[in-house]
Amino acid sequence: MTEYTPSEIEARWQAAWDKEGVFTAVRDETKPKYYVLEMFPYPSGRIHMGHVRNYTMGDVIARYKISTGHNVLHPMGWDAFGMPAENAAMAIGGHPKTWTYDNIADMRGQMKPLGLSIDWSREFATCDPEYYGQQQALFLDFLVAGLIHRKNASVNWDPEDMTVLANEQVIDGKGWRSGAEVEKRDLTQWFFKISDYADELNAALKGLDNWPAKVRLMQENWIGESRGLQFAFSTTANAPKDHDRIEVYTTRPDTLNGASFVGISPDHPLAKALEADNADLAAFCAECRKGGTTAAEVETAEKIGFNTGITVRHPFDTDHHLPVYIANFILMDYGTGAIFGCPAHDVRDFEFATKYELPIISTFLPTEDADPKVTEAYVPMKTEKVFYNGGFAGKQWQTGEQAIAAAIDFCEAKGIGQGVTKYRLRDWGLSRQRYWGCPIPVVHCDDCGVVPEKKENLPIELPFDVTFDIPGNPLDRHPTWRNTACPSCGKAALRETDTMDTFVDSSWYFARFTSPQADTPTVKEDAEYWMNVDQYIGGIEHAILHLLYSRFFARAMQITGHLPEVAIEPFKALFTQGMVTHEIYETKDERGRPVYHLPEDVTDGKLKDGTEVQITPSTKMSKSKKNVVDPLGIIANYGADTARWFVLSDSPPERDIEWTASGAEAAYKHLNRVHNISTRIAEMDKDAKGTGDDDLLRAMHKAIHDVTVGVESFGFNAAIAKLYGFTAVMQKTKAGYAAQHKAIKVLAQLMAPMTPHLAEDIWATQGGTGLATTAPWPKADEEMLVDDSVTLPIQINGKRRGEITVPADMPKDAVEKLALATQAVQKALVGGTPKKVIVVPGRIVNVVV
RNA sequence: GCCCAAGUGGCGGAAUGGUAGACGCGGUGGAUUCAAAAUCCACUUCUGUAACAGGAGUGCCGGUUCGAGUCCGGCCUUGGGUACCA
Repeated sequence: MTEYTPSEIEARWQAAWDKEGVFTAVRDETKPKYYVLEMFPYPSGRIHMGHVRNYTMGDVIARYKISTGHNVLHPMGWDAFGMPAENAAMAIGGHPKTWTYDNIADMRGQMKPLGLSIDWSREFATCDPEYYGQQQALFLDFLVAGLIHRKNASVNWDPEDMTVLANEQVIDGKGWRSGAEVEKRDLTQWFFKISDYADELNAALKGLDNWPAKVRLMQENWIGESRGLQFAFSTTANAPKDHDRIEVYTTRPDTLNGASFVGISPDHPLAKALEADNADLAAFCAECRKGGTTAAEVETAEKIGFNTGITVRHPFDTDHHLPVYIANFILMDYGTGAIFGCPAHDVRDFEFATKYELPIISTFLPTEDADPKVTEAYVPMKTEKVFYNGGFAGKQWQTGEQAIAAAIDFCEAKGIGQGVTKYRLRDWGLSRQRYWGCPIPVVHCDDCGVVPEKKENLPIELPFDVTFDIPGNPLDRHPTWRNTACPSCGKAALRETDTMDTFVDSSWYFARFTSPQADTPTVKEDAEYWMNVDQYIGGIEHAILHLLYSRFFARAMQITGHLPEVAIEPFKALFTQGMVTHEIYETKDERGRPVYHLPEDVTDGKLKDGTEVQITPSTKMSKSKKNVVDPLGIIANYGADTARWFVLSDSPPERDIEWTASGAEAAYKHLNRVHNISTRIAEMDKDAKGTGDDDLLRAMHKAIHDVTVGVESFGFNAAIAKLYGFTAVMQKTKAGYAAQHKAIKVLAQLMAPMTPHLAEDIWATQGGTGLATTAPWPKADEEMLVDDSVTLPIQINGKRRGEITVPADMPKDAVEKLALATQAVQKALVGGTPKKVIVVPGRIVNVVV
């Protein structure tokens, strides 16, 4: 009996696939194409279990599609720009470029042994000038098409290091290196006009039938379409010049009678105008600018306000004046940056009104006789009918939705305001004040202003001679790189030193894979043939930003002629896998800042030198937290097939898994078992007859059916459970050679997407034609799937009390008769008659007594 | 804070509204062996029983249904996202 030696088998078959070029994708109009893509990795340096899980899933799909006759495109690349490379340069010296390309080489070396069906000839990294140069070309085309503009936006500013910080670099409101209190600061930045497409991006979600409903819902909420009223309060005499009106937007115009104050953002033009000659007010605005820019930070900060002393007239009653407050919870970039507060029906306004002793006026009540004095904000669902006591529009009893519509109609008729649809989605700021990214291809000229670079000058390459010893963007302090000639007038000018958000890089790489070496961003024929991505697979953490940005980019690329109309929604089907999580091990350095440790350096909660680590419960594996596990050990010890089988078998793909080391051994044992069965069959007498051929073949057809369903529905763990079952049948069977030989070949094929090397080995041992990889997928015989008889449970009042075995095609009334005659039912009936009998054919019998 | 998920044996998990716990891990017992490893077989939710029988049970509280892990309402806990982590 030959032994199962994965290292030998795997190397041999990988060489065979390479030699045949089975994974090299070539356009072939005679075959249906299938584009399967896993979200490409950030080259952190080592692959981790999350990668193995992600790529193995994609590989199962890709290999299954190859065997069902598709022309498969399955590429791989590197999301190679980003902060960790700069952080590494700062922490350990070296250059981001060397660090990144070394990491890519390491990770490619770690991925190749997995035997993935990847077309490596299409590989690229986003930090290749050949890639980001094309991205700069896209930028210029988008600029011409009016898809990009410049405006102010606030960033996290570290006043000690004099640098912009990423949200991740702000810890408890302080800069991660300096420890200084972070503040918000306005910068002029480049933006993609994604908000112009809010309506369309929202509407098109409905067509994404093969996306998870939760992702569509998250995107819908993120885009945040709302219908409301926009109108202006007129200010009374004491307002500064040019501020005789304050525009507000409200989604609850039905509560206008409950307005007790007007709130404006600290960044509102009126607030800025007042700051000039009111020191207290300016101090308050400065206070509001403390802290970071994240929504979570802004929303959870204590709600504070400042009475400007200005008042406005209520639109319905101009003698009724409302105070104007500056409030820290009002965002300038949503709506108009100003609101009216209705404390009776908004939790936040209630809190604010209580704090500043403002009136709380109910406009609707749960019942007609309810006390209008409220002790907490009354916020029923908009679909709930309530009693409007101070109603000015619509019926007294109506739902919030009806009242809002009536209020808008009323205000429009009176000329007070207009009903408008607004979106929460903001424009996408793409400027980053960092080195390791795609340079924004524009030039600042004293005479011509901001001038786009000429396309023939692309790529604008990053200079290599930079240092990271001082915080901030090295491009800013580079002695020569900035100096250039104005593309318009030719005079000396300065390059833009901001680089692009790395989300830009990942917003079109899927399109680039269709013609990765082209000297234009895409090539028409290739894009038309390969787009869209038929199956996209990646982490749920990308549900909103990456996927929304990519949807926007596909539209922008279509407008600028880089993608066909059909690619407007680039991902036909999406599967979001769960994350691989792990505990975090943390110690503190001498300044009290956190230092993270790899799991391999921690034993029993201690470092090698005996220092105790603080353990934080499992979260997403991340390079910065160092809670990553190395799959290479498993591959080295048991082979790639074991690693692949194991990551697929243990958990449903969409769920997070906490990595534990046990279980890999079991996977290995199982593959050994299958190998041994194959060897045993190969050594059988070819004319051997046996018993139970039909049972074996029925089990085989069931396995074909179940595994096919499992693979097509991402039920990989369920498919593997069925394969365990079928293997157990094969282990015990006494069937003849012909049936067993047929069954083992089918087993090899069914396992091939998951354990391709072992499958090829068995296929060859059993004398299969060609490669198992390209052999046509087996088909289940429908007739072999139906059993002659079924066992039905009998319930009495919903509780299982017995069972009967009946022919599968027995009519309902006959089944009922048999069920009623059983001892269990007779005992429960005690001579009486049942109230009701439910017979679900093939399923269950329930007797109600 | 807000948006989206998840919660089932000792553990990972299975279950088109229809027998809760498939399959795997771990555990217990057995076969094989001089012995062990490996392999194979059986049992393994809790409670209860000599064995049956019976009872309880899918985070918590309530509801819909002949029937709920699954659907609805309200909570709790954990995870993801929250626009400069990728």
